[in-house]
Amino acid sequence: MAHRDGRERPAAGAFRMLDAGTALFRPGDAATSLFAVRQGMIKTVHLSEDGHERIIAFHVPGEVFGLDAFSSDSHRCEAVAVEHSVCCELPLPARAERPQVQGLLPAVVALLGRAAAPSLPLARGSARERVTRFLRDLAERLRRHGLDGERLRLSMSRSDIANFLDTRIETVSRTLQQLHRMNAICVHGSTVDIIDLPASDAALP
Amino acid sequence: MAHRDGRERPAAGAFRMLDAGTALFRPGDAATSLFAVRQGMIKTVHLSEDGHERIIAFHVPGEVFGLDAFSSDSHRCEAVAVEHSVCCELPLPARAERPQVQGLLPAVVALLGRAAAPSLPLARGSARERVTRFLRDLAERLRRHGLDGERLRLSMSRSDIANFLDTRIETVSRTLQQLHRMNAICVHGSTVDIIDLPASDAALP
DNA sequence: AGCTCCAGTTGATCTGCATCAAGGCGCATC
DNA sequence: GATGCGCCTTGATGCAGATCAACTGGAGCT
Repeated sequence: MAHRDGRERPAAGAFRMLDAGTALFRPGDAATSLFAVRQGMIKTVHLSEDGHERIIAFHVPGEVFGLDAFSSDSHRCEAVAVEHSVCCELPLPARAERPQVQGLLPAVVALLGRAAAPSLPLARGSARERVTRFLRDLAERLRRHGLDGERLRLSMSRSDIANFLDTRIETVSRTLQQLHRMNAICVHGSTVDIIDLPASDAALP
Repeated sequence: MAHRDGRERPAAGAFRMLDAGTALFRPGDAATSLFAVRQGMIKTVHLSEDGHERIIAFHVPGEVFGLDAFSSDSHRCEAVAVEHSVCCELPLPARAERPQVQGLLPAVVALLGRAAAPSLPLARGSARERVTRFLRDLAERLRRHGLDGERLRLSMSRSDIANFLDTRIETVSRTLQQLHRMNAICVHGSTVDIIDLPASDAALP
């Protein structure tokens, strides 16, 4: 049941197939739906007035996103597939029928958990803390949705990770190698096996 | 109409007077209300598992907070008065009467705007960018609620600011002095006059 | 008045990360 | 195959900010 390109209201649960790099919505687009990731990975990106891009979140299968537009009716972020992905569209009632939204909202809020606000900013502390937190967070969210949290496929580019963590690609690369050398993880290309990632990044050489 | 200490449901709009340093709610407390700041300033603080505190936001008069508990029914953050403050309690219906919440929510969401998620993480970029953004953000929110955005009273400690911006008190202090010296602001103690704070912190010596 | 105590400022030094720069490797296209 | 182009890694250098430390000024105390 693929999504049709017309302007009519999409059927609830319609699928959207996205190649890597294609956008699901852009800033200013009317926010008529939420989306659930089924496969792949979606990043949401905030474009600041000065043209700079900041990655807000990477969404894994099972997570819902698109709520950035709740107060304004139009999106403020851009959602882009990091790799080939499949999303499920959850259409919202139009303004006129808004009362129905209210029935939906509690469920949505429950679903979201922390998806709406990446409530624990990952871009804090040292580079190693950031990378560690990033990996642990990703693993935890994968596990929460029944996926493997031991072997991660970092399908986003190093540059995306660096942007997300407010650091540089070189630093991301070096930090991953460093964690590899200390046997906390095992990096091969875009795959990372988590071996023994310290919970709190306190006592390490 | 002061708040009474009993366990009965508070009247809608009951006031809470808070001395500096006293908590309005703590992590784990049942979330029976939202709060609106009427006077003073409230900080919300997240306590991580390893005992470290991270300040999430400083709320100015007119802002609503306490939404951190929406999915869980109990607070995950702590709300503490930074100075002597007055809050207005907005009781939420109990679970059983939840349908009513749904009528409330759209209004709440509209009210909140960006209050729920400090959606633009301030702890990004260089120290001067952080401090500049912090001041501009505070000024804008004060203005939005009809208060003076030119003269700021930083009633929180330098240490709170540093925590919030993920840096050190010495750096906050130096950066404020630096901005003072370049005539962007005028610092006298806890009062800061905004003179000509650069919008984008690009071209500065 | 003395006194301590705490918040803030300022100075000196050290270090982690940004920056600049040079390969390495996979994957296209010719 | 050769060539070019991204993406990643690795090395060398410099600087912003963390850290350590000393000093100041105000509030509260006896």
